[in-house]
Amino acid sequence: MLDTATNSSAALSAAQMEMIEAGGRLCQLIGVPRSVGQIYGLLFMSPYPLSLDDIAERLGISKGSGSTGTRQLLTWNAIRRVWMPGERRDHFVVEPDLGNLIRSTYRDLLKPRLHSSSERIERIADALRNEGADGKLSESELEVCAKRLEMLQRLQKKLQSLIPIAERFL
Amino acid sequence: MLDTATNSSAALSAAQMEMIEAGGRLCQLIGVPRSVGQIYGLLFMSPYPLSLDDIAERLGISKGSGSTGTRQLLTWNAIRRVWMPGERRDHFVVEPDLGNLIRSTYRDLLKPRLHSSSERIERIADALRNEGADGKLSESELEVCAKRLEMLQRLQKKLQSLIPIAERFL
DNA sequence: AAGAACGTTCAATTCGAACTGAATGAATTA
DNA sequence: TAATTCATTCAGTTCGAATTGAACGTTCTT
Repeated sequence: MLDTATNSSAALSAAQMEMIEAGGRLCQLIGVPRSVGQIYGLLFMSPYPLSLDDIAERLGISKGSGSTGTRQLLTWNAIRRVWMPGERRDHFVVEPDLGNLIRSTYRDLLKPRLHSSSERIERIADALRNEGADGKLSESELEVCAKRLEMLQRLQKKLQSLIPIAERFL
Repeated sequence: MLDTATNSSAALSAAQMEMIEAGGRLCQLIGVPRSVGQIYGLLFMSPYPLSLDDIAERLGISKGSGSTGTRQLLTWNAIRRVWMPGERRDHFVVEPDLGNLIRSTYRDLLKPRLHSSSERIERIADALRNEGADGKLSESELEVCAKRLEMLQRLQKKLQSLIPIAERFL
């Protein structure tokens, strides 16, 4: 293929472009680099595996970005490396089951966070009681804050009991 | 109170500082300005309403930031304006029931997004079929992408059915 | 072993969101 | 009505995250 020598076969399909857009926007929304979502979107709509160079070229990003982004996605098990016969470079395919992705996200990010937030609430409650004992706050002032903390604690517990249910459901 | 003339009664309690920290971190995590979470945290641990000046002073942020942040929180019903007798400036208190906050967040942000994402998936599926009809993709290539889109659609529907349940539960 | 082909790293740069603060506008008081 | 007290807006700035691209190390080819 001589005609692909210079910068070649970009040519994204409409479906790919939409998916790249969607992935980018979603990631952007939740505070993940846009390029990460774009890579996922591109691979999601690619019937065959793509190399790092393919990705960088078609998205118009640097190889560095592509490398970082794919690594991120790999750690989340959102994509997989595949070896292609007769090819030296690694290729990537999506793990299209987003349910798994969500479940592992919960396990790795949400769950530990929920736990440490529970500890934090305890710490704040302690601090509050101390200020009360030191007379820095009147009885009624302390009461107000204590009530609020209890609400927070209730919500926290509900979340902790809800999320495992959701996890199984998805 | 003459001694508060210059820049005065900052003096945050330990409980307040922890809560400010927690709110700031949480917001930062989900892509909301840190200052917004800090304002919420401060008010959460304040037994009495605070004015915009109080907030700016105690958090060490500008009045502009405070104004923007409180407005944001007001639109989410996370805080309320209260009028205090003999005071000209508005004061703010938290709406400590975070359950409500979550519910309205779902209604105002998640729900419309889920809907438009559903439309988007349809659009992509259409685009894909068109590329198929134009012969730009082989039958089997098209198949792969179509399968993935179906998975996405299934997940999307599950989410749509799950979230209302969670909404009532919290 | 030399050279080429890849992937990764990291210092420098770019880019955009958040913040500031002066200016503006609205409301209140004298 | 003029002066004062607040809240809001917005143009400019700051700051941090994301991206770049050159340099490096590794693995394959000849």
